[in-house]
Formats: sequence, C-alpha cells, structure tokens
Amino acid sequence: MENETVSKNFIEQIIDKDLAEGVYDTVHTRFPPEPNGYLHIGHAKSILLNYGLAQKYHGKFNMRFDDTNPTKEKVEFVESIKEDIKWLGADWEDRLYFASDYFDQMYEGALQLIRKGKAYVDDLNAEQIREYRGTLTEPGKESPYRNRSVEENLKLFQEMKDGKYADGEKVLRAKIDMASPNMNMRDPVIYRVAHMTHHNTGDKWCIYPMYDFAHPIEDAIEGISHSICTLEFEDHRPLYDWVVRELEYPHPPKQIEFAKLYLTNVVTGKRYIKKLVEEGIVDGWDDPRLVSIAALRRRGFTPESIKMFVDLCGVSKANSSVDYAMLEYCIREDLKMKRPRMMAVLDPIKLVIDNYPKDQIEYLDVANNLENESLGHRKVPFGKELYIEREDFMEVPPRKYFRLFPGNEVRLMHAYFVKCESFVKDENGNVIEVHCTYDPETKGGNAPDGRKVKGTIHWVSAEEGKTVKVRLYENIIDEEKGVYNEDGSLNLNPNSLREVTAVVEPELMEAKAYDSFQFVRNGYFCADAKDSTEGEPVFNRIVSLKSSFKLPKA
RNA sequence: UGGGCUAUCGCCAAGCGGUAAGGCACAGCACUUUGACUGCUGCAUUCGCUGGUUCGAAUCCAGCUAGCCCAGCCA
Repeated sequence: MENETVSKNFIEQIIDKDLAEGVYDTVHTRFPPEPNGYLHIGHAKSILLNYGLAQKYHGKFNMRFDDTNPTKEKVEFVESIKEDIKWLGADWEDRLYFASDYFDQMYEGALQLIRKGKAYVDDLNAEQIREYRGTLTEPGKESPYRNRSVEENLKLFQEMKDGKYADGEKVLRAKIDMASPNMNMRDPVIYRVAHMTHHNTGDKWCIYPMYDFAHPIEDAIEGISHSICTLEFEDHRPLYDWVVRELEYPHPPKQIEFAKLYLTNVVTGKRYIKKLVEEGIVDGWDDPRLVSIAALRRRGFTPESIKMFVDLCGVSKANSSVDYAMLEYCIREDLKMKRPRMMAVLDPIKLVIDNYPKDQIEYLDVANNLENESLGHRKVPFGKELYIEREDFMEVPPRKYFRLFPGNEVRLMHAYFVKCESFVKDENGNVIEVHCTYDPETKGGNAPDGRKVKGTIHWVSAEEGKTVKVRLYENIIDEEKGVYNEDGSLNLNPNSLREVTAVVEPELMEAKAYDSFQFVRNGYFCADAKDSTEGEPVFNRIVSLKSSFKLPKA
C-alpha cells in the first residue's frame, strides 16, 4: 500500500556524507529558474527535490530568479512561476531572491578577478572569439588582448560599465586555459555589454554577468550548501568551483547534477508548444493536453499527485523517460479515496421503468464515496424515466455480459433492481429506448429475498438531470506512431480532444473551478477553471478509469 | 586515443564483494452497489559486451560497445 522508498537517493547519500564530515552544518537548497517561460512537470521534479531535501534535513529552501539576461526575461513569467511553485506546496518562506539583486556584488567579484590577474577585457567580437576557442578536438588559441595590464583591464571594465561601448564591442573573460579539453574552461566570457532595460534593475546596468559567473556567486551569497542542477551542467562544474575558489568564499556551495525528467508521449519542447499555441491547435500554455504545471492543474491534477509522481520516479544520473501511465496512476491513487463518486452518463440512452408511478420523483440517499464514509451523503433524484449509458444495454449480449439485455435483471446503482422487458428502435434500427420494470422491494440496491444480480449500472434522472459539456482529453501526441513524423514535425493525435454533452446529477452544477470528481465507470473529471461559469460547469477528463471488460470480437 | 557522464525486467529504480528490493505496465484468480477499487499470484538463473581478480562479482580491474552532453557575448 505504501510506496515509501527505503533507500536514499544518491544526492541524499552525498548530503549524509557532507554532514557527517562536517563539510556543511545545515542543508540549504534553492530553485533558480530563469523567468523566461512557464514551468512544466520537469521543473516540478527539481522544485520538489530541492524543497524536499531542505525539509528532510531541517534546512532551508530558497526561491531565486536567475534573471541575468534581460533579453529573455519578463515579469509575467515571474508571477506565473511563483504561483505554480506555491501551488505545488514548496514554501520559500521569506526567502525570495533575484540574481539581479546581486549585480553589485557580482561586479565587485569581477573587479576582484581582474586585480588578481584572473580576468581580462577582450576586444575580439563574437565570431572571433568562436574561432579562437578552437574545436572539440583542437585546442584554442589565446586572444591578443589576453595579457593586458590589471590597470588597463580595470579602466576598460569601468568603461564597459559606464556605457562607453556598444553591445558586443567588448567582453570580460576569465583567464583560465585556452587549451583545456573542457570548452567551458577556455577563457569563458563572464560579462557582456547589453544596453537593455532589465525587468528588475531597469537601466541601472548595461553590462550583465553570464550564468557561469553569476550562478556560483548567487549560491555562495545565499549560503546554499548543495546547488542541484541538471546533467548538462556537469561540464560547468570545474568552472563553478573555479569561481567560488578565486572569489575565496569560505564555505563554497557544491554543485550536484541529476537527470531531467522526461515523460513518454508528451510535448515538452518550448518551440513545439509555442507552435501549437500560435497555430491555435491548443488553447494556450495551460491547455490540458500539455504538461505545464498550469495545464496539469487545469486538467485536475493535484499537488499531492505530482509529489507522488516525482517521488515514484526517483532521482538518478541516467537519462530516462518515464511512462505516462505512471502519472495517471498517481492522480487516480490520490483522488479515489478523497473525492466523491458521482453519476454521469456520457453517451445517454433512455431507460423507462414501466411500473414506476408516472409523476413520482424520490430523492435517494447516496454515499459520496462508498469507501470513505467521511465524505458524507447526498440526495439523488430518481424517477420513471432515466438515462443510462448506451453501452450498458445490448439487444444480443455476448458471453459474460452482465449489464442490461432483454430478460436480464441489473441493479441501478444506489437505487433498485430493474429487469429489461423490451426496447424501441428508430427507423434506422438503432435502439433509442429501453423499457424495464423495477422491484420496489429492492430500494437501496439489495433484494430482501437475497437474490443477486451480476451487473450494476449508473443512471441519471431524465427529468432532473442536467446536461453539461465534458471534454475527453487524450495525449496530443499519437502514441502509435511516436512523437515525431519523419520530417521532424509533431505527430498529432486527431482524437486528443473530444467534446460530449453528458447528463449529470443536478449536484454537479455546483462544481467550482478545479473541483474534481470520479464519474462512476467513466474516470476522473475536473471542473475547468477557464471555461466554467457559475451554474454551468465544463468538465475535463483527467484520466480514464481502467476497464477490464472488453466486448468479445464478433 | 578531445573532454564529461550514463548503461540492472516493456518503463522508472534499489543495489556499494556474499549470491537480483520496490513501483508503474502487463497477465491470471478472488472479491465487489459497475467489470473500477481492493486482495492474492505470476512477471531478470541474470545486471550493455568480453576477459581478468576472488572461495564468491551487478558490485573490483582491463578492454570494448551503445546512448546523452559540450565549440552562445543563453540558462
């Protein structure tokens, strides 16, 4: 029942060791996104990992925007990111920081490097720098400006800061090793000129630090112990260590890398999502078919289910792609005991109870969740005419079909036993109405004489039931054919969105945005937060229920 | 012979020299006021490959193979 992982992941093992050896006294982590887009399920792993570690070790967790490149960042992203992280439940308390708040200290750090002869102003342009850098197999060569005097570098860097140079005219570079087999160590650029208004610092600066220089400083200033990032930064670790060493931070943070979370059959690439949004294939970055945090929320996923998911996925350094079924398992698992099971008919056909009084309506007492009494009870209207699922009646039943067919008796869930007597077809031969008789003695769904029925079906009163729009979402990627076509375009699933008009219990009209329910035999649904209006909810299907009954092929 | 990293069931993932955890998925049975849920059962003689060390190797060593990352004044 419990999925507690007994063993510790590799990061916890590193932390245990650091703590035991006294390398750090406490654990201090952070989540440092650049505010250049919306968060998705992959970020959730990092957020929950960092926050979870801080909690587990009674340490601290910081929220920090890594906003060192004004060309890509926007305030609206800052707001959406904060909202998503709060929703996930990661609490940064009063520690909300911006890398841009440290620009003064970073500038000082750059000065310090220049004075130590560890950084220089380079006049080479971008293209020349690339040429001088060499290739993966050939060493680079040193810039002619590499050996300027400290004084000259100081003066030039000051002028860069003062706006004397145009974008790209000069850069500050760390003086390390142009022959290093690690490209990141071939005198990386650490400051560039960019005459641009920054969302936080406005026009105060026209030079901005590069990630490799800024990030270790941000971590060190905040007293981060373990700076957790993804695998592609492994090659940057020597540079990270170089920066904190040259700047002589007393208790330098340690960078640890883990593998990103990939999910099968979902679109995560920003350029693809952007295209889907622009072409109107999805209705925005929070379209329920996407896996942004906002989309998952809108689809009905709970923070708990996402926490469970990332916990189940584990943390390692092996690139992998987690089966989408695991995500579905988590939301089913989270919701099944804590949300009501409501009756809704997605593909209605009329059921008439011939021996039920014509204008009578009774309000049956129904448990919200048979397995969780604490969810209480509700009243559900019942009458002579009901709607049942089209698939719950068959004129000629296959073997092992337990539902309604001529002569068979089934239970209407929470109501009465009914026996199918006849049915009506339209001119095309389609069944449009099923007739039955009910046994008044079986109210509540049990027969006093002890007789059993094999099948139980759900229903909604034809008179009192309400019609609502229900959207049945599937993955936007065609699972059969894979994610991409041969030409590199996405393989879209034509059935990723189907909309049906369903008949539901009147109580469901009260559903508020993000309220989730189990629709008996039809899966888990959530009231849409964008399109629902007061008294007129629209439901999104989160995930379908597993159904082991398959009609035998003819 | 550029550097770095990774490789354990269809998918994640434990394992850290003592003889392959767990979850998802899947299959079967039982139970059931829906065939869901729940419960039980099954599911790697084998750890990318080949050698070596050892009484003993997924774990140590050597060599190979495959995949991912790096040549932004992005993060």
